[in-house]
Amino acid sequence: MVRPSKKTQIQNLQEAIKDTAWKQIAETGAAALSLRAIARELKITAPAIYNYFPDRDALVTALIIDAYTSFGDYQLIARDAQAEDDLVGRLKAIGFSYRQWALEYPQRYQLIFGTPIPGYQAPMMEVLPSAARSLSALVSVIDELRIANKLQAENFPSVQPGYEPMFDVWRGFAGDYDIFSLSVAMIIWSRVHGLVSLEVSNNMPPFGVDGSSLYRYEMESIINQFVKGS
Amino acid sequence: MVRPSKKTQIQNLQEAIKDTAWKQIAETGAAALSLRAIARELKITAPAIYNYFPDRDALVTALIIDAYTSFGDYQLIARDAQAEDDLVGRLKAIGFSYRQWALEYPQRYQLIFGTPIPGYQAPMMEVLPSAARSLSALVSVIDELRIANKLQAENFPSVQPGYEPMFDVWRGFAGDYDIFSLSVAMIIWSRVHGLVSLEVSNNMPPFGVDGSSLYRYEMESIINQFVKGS
DNA sequence: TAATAAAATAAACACTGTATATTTACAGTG
DNA sequence: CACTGTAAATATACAGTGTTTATTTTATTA
Repeated sequence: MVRPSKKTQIQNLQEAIKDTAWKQIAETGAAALSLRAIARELKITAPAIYNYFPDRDALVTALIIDAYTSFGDYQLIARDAQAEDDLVGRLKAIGFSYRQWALEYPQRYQLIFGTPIPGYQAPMMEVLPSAARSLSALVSVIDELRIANKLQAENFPSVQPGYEPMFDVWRGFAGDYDIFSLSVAMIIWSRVHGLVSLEVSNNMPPFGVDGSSLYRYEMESIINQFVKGS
Repeated sequence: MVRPSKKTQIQNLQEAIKDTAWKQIAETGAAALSLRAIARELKITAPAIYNYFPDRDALVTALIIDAYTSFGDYQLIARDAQAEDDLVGRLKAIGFSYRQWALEYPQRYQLIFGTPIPGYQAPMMEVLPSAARSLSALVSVIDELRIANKLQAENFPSVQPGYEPMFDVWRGFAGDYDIFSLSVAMIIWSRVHGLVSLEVSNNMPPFGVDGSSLYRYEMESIINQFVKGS
């Protein structure tokens, strides 16, 4: 017998906990996330949180899934703002929205791609749906380039066998794309991610070329390398 | 008045603390670093550590400097193992040693380039010498390519003005190279770093192309893009 | 209304980094 | 040698953390 409706002061405590967590992450960084601090702000006691999340890691996982969803929305909206047949335009839009999201939500970016929580390792099976979806914008465009015979990736290493079941799971969340397109998307993603992660984590020297110019240059060379006749 | 020689059981406690810290980082990860655990293992009390490091962050900074030094040694040794005039060979050697070091010391890699310590931000001025030196292997080869007129980087964005003093400081530790070479090195570094960081932090899907093949492909395309006539 | 089950709290445990006061042990000097 | 000043260790304590257990409150349902 579940107790369906409650008349407590905080209507949806599960969501309120996550909201407060995001607020504190935005203020003090993901590393300083504290259950007791969340409880204090919500004027409840810390163990009450355990009615909604079995432990701190479960809360972090829920936050990561939300972050991936927000990130995926961003990517898909950027893609769909460009004409369906303008594949290069879509590629650019996805690329710029990547950096834009990271700079707008550096803490969420760090939460997903950094390792700011002591001892936390994201459970792949739980995170996969939202993570796969967030990459699907890029993969879809690469796959359309491939279908249109505009994808330039000679000498690209071959896919290692034996992971078909796993890939099918991934496809269930991201869409029915070729695994070759996913591999090419991965290496493009690593380039974008390399630059952005250095920028977000302040590991770029504060001299030389500025971040956004460097990013534009990198986007151009990605397109030059992977899109035929550009 | 310094008390020079001691007959305590632990001769060089400062080094012993760092050694124990590395040992624990290797065992349980950088995030789980604990002064009290270090003290326990050394059979001293936790506040004793404060005689050698003003606080935990200072210890972390010392560890990061050591890690950068180890990383820089790796890079320079890899470079110097190739003939001085074989610039492409040197570039490749540096690139492969980057991934090799990261996979051999994933915890050190995370300590430097991730953000595993809650609330810790590396003090740039203290870390700069070893960090600049660790990048100098790559920058030196790029600069030699530039001097030999073999560096291919048309349309590369121009350097932003106003940071000359800062760059001079950097040069003091890394060597007398052109700032243009540094900028190109940065973007090459970001590509290598993008792939390796995804691999080390387990953020690459366990299907598709395997890490080392992908890395080889990326190295080849870096050389194709930036080295004239290759 | 009484029974039941869910959700909150209270209290405690084992940790953490760090500050303060105190003790111990050594180096230099009379 | 004894004395003294200081460096380095300890003892103790404080405020914070995640988490567990037992207890109480509260809301729903029979």
